[in-house]
Amino acid sequence: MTNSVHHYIHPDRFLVSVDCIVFGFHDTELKILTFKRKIEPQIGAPSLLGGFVCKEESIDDAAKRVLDKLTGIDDLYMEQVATYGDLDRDPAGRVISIVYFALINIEDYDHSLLERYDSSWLSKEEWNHLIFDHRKMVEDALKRLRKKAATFDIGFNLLPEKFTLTQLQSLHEAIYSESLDKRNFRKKVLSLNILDKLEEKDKMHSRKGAYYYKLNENYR
Amino acid sequence: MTNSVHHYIHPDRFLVSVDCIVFGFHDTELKILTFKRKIEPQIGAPSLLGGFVCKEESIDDAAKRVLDKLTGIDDLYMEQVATYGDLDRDPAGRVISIVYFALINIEDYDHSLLERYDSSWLSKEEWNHLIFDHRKMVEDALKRLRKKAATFDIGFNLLPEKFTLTQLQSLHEAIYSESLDKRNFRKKVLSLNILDKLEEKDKMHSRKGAYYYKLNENYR
DNA sequence: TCAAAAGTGTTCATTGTACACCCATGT
DNA sequence: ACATGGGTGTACAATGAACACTTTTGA
Repeated sequence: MTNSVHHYIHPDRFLVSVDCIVFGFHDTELKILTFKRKIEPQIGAPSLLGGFVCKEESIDDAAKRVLDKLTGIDDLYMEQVATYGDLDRDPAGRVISIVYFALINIEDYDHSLLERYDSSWLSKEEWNHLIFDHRKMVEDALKRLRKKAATFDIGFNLLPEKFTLTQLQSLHEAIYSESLDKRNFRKKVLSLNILDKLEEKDKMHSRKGAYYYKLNENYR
Repeated sequence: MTNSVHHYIHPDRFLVSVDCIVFGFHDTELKILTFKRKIEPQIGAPSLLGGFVCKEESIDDAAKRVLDKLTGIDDLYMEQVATYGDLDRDPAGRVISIVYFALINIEDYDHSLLERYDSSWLSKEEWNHLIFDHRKMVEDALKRLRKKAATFDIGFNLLPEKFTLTQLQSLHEAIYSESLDKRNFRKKVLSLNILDKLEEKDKMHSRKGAYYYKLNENYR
């Protein structure tokens, strides 16, 4: 901001928050981490993880701080989505909110934190219970995730380091809410040459066992 | 922001600005509207149009206000790009800036405003003279414009209502900084069935004359 | 008559899509 | 032996990319 065009000589100051959408993948379902709202209105309804931005931190750092505190994970994948600044978006007062989404491997998540913060993993059908404009935020974030996952730019952060092609396909089916053809999916993802096939097999989910893959170093 | 996680009981407040990237297309070149900075440091260097957000307006409205004032156009195409909030992004002090880009038909622009606001249309080679993080903002906005123009989702706002296919192609060449095959381009755009061919011809740019097209009502 | 821009089709390569059966193994 | 999930290939359609000549007309 440099060549100011504003109504007042002394510009207004605002509360600025970050709201974070934490995506996780478990058991063929795409989920988001939410908190139970503690105050009226809509007490008890699920809301996103949020926190106010502080003077001495960048907004990216604020998002990292909130995410670290509430997930216990400090190296997660994080991306800014958009900023929401309508006058009445929060009934408690004017707050401008910058939304981030994060992808975590749900196995890395310490589930004891669920009680500590009174949080829970919401599956898609429940997302419409989110308060205020949080539903819209999640919609927008999901659109972004879908666009990027289509080209396999991101998404691997939702899986363990070693994963089977079945898991990867199942993740994509969860992201797009539609089922995909197994042969076409495998052909496509393998043709990208971004996966390394391991010797090791996953014997947990089938008798035959499925080969583990991991993302090639160059695409980490 | 609801379940606050912050360091202080009394959260900090911030100056929040909108910075606007106004794209225009003239004479086979993609340009942006910029202002000459009036204060040190970097006095005289080009900067984006900006303004502080006020209490009684949404951030979208703030962007509209700035754009209307500085272009004289009130129904332009506008889209939020991203928010920039590093501590030292503006040497004058901490300002969180939400960036928008707008597309205007440069013919609608009142060029007397150039003097009034000491502004100018910068072509691509000059974009790297922009102050601070404004160069990065423009890069990010251009990426978005390119993605959307590829599918002809937007871009027509940069042209007059009636335009020739040559103009449209030349616009795309300017957006992507590369030349395109005439036959393939026309085949593709016409196959989308979003254009109506008019009777009228543009006789300004060739002896033979090129048919005008306009965007079909349904895709306005 | 000629210079300058408008307009037009075909071939080939690549990519996406539909579709069904055998394999390995633990119980 | 059988149930369960793992793994594989082919044919066709759609899309994208390369490529050159004729048309119109004002000067």
